[in-house]
Amino acid sequence: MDAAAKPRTTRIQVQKRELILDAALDVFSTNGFRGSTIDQIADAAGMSKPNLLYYFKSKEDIHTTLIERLLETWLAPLHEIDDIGDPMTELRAYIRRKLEMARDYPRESRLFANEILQGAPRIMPLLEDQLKSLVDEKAHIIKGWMRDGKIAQTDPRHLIFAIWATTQHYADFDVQVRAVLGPDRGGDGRFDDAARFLEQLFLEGLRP
Amino acid sequence: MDAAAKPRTTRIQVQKRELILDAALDVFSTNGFRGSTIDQIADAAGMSKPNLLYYFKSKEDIHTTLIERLLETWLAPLHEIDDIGDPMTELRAYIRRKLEMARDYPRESRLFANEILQGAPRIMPLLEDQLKSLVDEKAHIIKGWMRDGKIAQTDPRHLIFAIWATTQHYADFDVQVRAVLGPDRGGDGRFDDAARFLEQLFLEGLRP
DNA sequence: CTAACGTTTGTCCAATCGGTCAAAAATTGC
DNA sequence: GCAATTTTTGACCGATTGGACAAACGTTAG
Repeated sequence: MDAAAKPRTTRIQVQKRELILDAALDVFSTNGFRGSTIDQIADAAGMSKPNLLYYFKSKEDIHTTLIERLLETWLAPLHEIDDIGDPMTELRAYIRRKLEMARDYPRESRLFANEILQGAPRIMPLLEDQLKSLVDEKAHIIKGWMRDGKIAQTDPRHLIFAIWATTQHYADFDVQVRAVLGPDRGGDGRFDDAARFLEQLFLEGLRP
Repeated sequence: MDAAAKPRTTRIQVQKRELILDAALDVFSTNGFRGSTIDQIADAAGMSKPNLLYYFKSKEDIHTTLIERLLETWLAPLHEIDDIGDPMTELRAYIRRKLEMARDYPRESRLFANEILQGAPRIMPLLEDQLKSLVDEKAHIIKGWMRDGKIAQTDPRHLIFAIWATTQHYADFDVQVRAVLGPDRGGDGRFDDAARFLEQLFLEGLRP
């Protein structure tokens, strides 16, 4: 009577899939897609390769799942921007949230960077639809702030790019940042220094 | 009498090596090191794989040569900063030069980004010695400007990071930038818009 | 012409890759 | 307990990879 396949989902299946995705995030974010092997991921997840392929049908399947899940949380801070609050406060909060994400989820940032760097072969449609319309919407809000004289007149889209670039830099180029700062300021304090600097740069730079 | 191997360098050797390096820059910058194959590079250079290996002894040899050569030209704009000119003019010129490099040498930028993203396994020593001391030197100059009240007081190293991040973003994340801007402003004009925005952001943001 | 040298390629190899398969082991429902 | 089902793995396969090698080709100097 039920022609459709039953949606079997054991508790153990959910756990193992989660375990694999976490291991894969480690491997993919440091080696890129083509630079990563199923064996590496299986090793990191503490299981054999055929066992891993029992939960995901291919290497690309893991990667796709990871990227799709990532995009939601990655754009959450941008979603939170709205035009009811004070513009400067909103922008400061956005910059802070983005920097916190670079600090707390560097693997996700690098996975995303790897994908974009190589021409976004697997998420190009998402960028053109989902991301573009989201940026369009928020750019419209920011443009409104500029018209009201709340912040300086500039290109809102390039402002968003600049916030992305400066915050994600601390995740994607982490080794370079630490190498340049040296052992003294390359420790845990670098994110506090970055937060202070970025707030000053953007808030002073956007003062109407 | 001459115990050392003779420094054979035919004119054709120089040409072919240059041809290979250019092809390799194409391939490496879009696929990363592990994602690129010698066959791809040989194809792009219009020769057979054994022929390519006659000029470079391994895949890593090509990559190393490319990276070392890149680092010189890549840091040239930073080298040019000195403390004899007007601080604001110097900074504006530096930002403009870096943005021009992102526009004219996106392959080099992506090659560098790929290397750093994956933990800089092949150039870590260069970052800790060459790059660090260069940044230290320029940070000292900038600090001097701040003490003289020529520009606002901030962390000079994070200022340099911000300039790197925002300018290189237009090379490394090019597909995302174009996807978000759409066909209208995603064309050739995007670098002019970026230049206008970045000048305003940094110059206003750093006004003493 | 020919010997010497630089250049090019077809062929081959061992290692690694993504993925399959059948059979063993563990778990679950009764 | 036992049978059905889910989970795990060793062994294997074809394709691709980086690289070696010797033979062929081209060029030049005498």
